[in-house]
Amino acid sequence: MTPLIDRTVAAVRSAISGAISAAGWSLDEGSIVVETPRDPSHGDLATTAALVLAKEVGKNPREIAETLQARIGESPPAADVAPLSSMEIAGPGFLNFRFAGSWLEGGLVETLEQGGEYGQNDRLAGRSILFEFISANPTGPLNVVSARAAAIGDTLAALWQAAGARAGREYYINDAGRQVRLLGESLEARVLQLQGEEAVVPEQGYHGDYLVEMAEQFLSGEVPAWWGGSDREKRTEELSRWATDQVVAVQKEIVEIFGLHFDTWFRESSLHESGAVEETLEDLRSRGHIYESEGAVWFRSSDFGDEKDRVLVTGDGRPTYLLPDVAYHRDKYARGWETLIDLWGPDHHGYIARMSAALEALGHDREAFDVMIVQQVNLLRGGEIVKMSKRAGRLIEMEELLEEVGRDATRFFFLMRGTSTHLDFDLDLAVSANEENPVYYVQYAHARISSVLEHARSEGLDPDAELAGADLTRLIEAEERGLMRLLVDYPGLVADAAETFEPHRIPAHLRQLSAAFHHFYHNHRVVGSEPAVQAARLALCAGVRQVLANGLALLGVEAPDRM
RNA sequence: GCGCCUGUAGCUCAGAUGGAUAGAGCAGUGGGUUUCUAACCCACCGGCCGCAGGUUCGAGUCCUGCCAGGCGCGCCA
Repeated sequence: MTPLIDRTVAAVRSAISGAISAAGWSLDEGSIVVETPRDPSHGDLATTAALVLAKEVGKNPREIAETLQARIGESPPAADVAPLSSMEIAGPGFLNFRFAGSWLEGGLVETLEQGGEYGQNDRLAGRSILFEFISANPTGPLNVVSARAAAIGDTLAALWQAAGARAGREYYINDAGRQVRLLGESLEARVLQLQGEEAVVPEQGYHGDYLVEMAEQFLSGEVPAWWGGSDREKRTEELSRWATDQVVAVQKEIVEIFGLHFDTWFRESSLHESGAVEETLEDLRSRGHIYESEGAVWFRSSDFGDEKDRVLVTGDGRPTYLLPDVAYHRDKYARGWETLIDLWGPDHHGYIARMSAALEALGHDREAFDVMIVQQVNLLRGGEIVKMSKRAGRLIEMEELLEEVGRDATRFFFLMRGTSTHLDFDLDLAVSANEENPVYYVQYAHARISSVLEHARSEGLDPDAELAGADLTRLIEAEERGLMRLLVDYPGLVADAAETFEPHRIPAHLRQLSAAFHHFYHNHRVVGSEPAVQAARLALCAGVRQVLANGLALLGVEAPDRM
């Protein structure tokens, strides 16, 4: 469904467009800005059209605004979606629009009617988009950057779904590279050590304690026959596979604890087994983007904007990381996804150009693939940065973070910030000071409203019946109109957040809505006010509660009735 | 050297396709509801939007250069 705010803006824009033509001027509809003024006293919507037209027309913007105002007055926007009550010219030449009360009230009615679906919209209907995120190497526990990516990827997918798109969540398991072998060798050393033999973890291997635990686990179960066999090579290979499966299983567990569900866990090894890697190479070759030099197979990525060409198959015949990764993305398209979005860590940004190049070389639009870099996270404890290093074995894991901070606060905290900002996560603050964390502020507003509705019930009122018969024109206070406006804006905001890949707009809006509610609550009684007003206010409360719940659901955060 | 990200209040960050007096939380100071949850509300304090140019009627936002911090630049993954 098209959100009320979108329908309203469209109607106003088209009225402005008509007025411009009627006046004998021209401005393409796309550059007619219709926006919500920051200051509510400037009206419900405003346009800068007169300011933009000033130069071309060669007149004072205020004069132009006057003409537009007159023309719009002659043929106003559709009254059902934009019931204009007044227009005024302000400042250097803004034209401000004000709507009749029925407009805001309509928004509240939509909220209550649509309930849990309010916010869903059709802005991105027909699009199909696959989000791939976390995709950590299956060699160790998930770290905090993974947690950040998890929160962002999950919510982005939810936002796109809410905006009408088909959106998927996918996790890529790099279970075929050299790092898997190293993991096996590292674990092998740990197991041997436990058995009292001399063994060293390879220098390039994984030194974390988790492998000691895994070694204990390996020995505590039924030890497979291949472990005692004479085939050393087989032993390492089997153990590598066993270890990878273990790590992936643990990663799956953590992700589930985080409340995140992937549609697909995709194994790199499946690409090698199915021949997709070879096929991809042949595909590129047949398109003329491959050459051989110094014994290696190269991809002419510099033809597609990369700074230099890249090796796909090394001199000794092994594919580099790039080739299976290209095969993987090729496979995503083959499975019917139109747009691919990857969330990568900051250390991979140098890799973007070659991947885009490869996908373009395979005939896909440049716009059909994009990478969001999820910037690093500094964990602070006692004001000091806690270092994370997979290799060194001292690491802050996603699991630890969830235990310490909790799922709701972790998700909210990560989603509050822009994705591309480096961020400091103060553990002491997040853990100790409840009131410091804005997630409680929003949850508290939700709980408070629940409590109000509960109180109404205890007073013998039936909120549902009250809502149905409520006369919303009784909502006349500034706080009430402000809340209603935030409800009206919500669906458009969901669409914007999806379209711009900026999930942090949702928490920002929820905080604003919560603040507006707390303010309202402080100044006005709900239960116990004049019956007609009481009914209307109960409806408003229910609407605000609904939007808070819907917004928190997009973030994967609980909306408690009691705190 | 090249590339990416960041630079806004003491701290952590918003600032919506460039718009009207640059916002919030925390910290600090001082207040508030005998009534539906004080995890709340209100006021005050606090700004050369890193620096310098440019585009524009208008720039925190766009362009150029510089400064500072972070990260990345393998026939590694």
